[in-house]
Amino acid sequence: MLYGSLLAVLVFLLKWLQWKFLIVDNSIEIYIGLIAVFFTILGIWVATQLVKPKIETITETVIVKKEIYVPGPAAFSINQKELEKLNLSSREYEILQLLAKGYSNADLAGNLFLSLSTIKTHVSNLYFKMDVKSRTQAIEKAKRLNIIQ
Amino acid sequence: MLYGSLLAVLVFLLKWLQWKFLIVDNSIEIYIGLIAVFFTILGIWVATQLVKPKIETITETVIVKKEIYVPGPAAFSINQKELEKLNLSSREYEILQLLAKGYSNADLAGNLFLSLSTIKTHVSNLYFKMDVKSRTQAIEKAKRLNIIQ
DNA sequence: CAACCGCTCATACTTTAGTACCAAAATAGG
DNA sequence: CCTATTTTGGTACTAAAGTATGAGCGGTTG
Repeated sequence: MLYGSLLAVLVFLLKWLQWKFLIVDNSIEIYIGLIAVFFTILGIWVATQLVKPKIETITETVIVKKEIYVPGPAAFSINQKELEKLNLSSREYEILQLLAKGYSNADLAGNLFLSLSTIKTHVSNLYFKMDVKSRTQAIEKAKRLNIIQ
Repeated sequence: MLYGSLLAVLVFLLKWLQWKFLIVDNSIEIYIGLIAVFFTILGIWVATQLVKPKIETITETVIVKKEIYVPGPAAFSINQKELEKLNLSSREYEILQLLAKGYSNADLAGNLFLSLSTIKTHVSNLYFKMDVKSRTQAIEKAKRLNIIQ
């Protein structure tokens, strides 16, 4: 139970770190470095928690509980706000995500089982809502605002 | 000394993992997951190593100081090896970076004081070297291989 | 129910991107 | 100095992207 909830918190923390550092610099190395540091500390903490009972039985001393502050889920609501600002429809957002993967309009049409006309309409409306003039600008802005991965 | 050399090994392992997974599938989540698991285990190991002496001397001493060294977030830059593999000229690399910022060919021409023809030539050669067929693919691949920010 | 919105698709058009092939300076390296 | 590479630029073409406008369909909401 405890470890389960801990894991949930970690997932949130991971996500938060992800947003945070993508905004700043996209430097994946820093991100990975922090992950490494964090999980090392976590490992140490887990180990000490596991070892403690042993010491308890030997010395029968007092157990000290440590409180760790973890940021709540409010931390990664920033990108969501930006996303809501744009007021994209679900189809438009779906297409935006695929644009960032390098899909052409034809690719999108084939992948989503839509006509090229439909794709163009969606893409065009997407550009209007995002206030950009090309797919590369849309991708750049979307990544900068951190509304896509 | 021991921990120092261990860290060196870890750096190499990190690098190796990076190459390995970027080549295979680019799945950064798997990569991060492995990093997380590895460093958690490392942390546990470190902690157990540090705790051991405590149990030995527990009959005599009460307070034991633990010193833990954690690897700092090494801010190593872009994936130099992947970049060298592509064998891009400096102009091509320069243009690649600007492509990722959403520049059109005309923007590039104006910005670099070159003719549209020249830009097209560079861009086309860039695509050939990167084995892609469009600017969005080039951007996606460049970011995936971590050769641009 | 009527108005609205999102999704779909179409046609016609303009603009931009991308390819192919060529060639001449400029630059670096042996 | 000569050679290879890079950088620059051109023409001509095809392909793709993007714009504008209209329209039908289905669900939601006032």
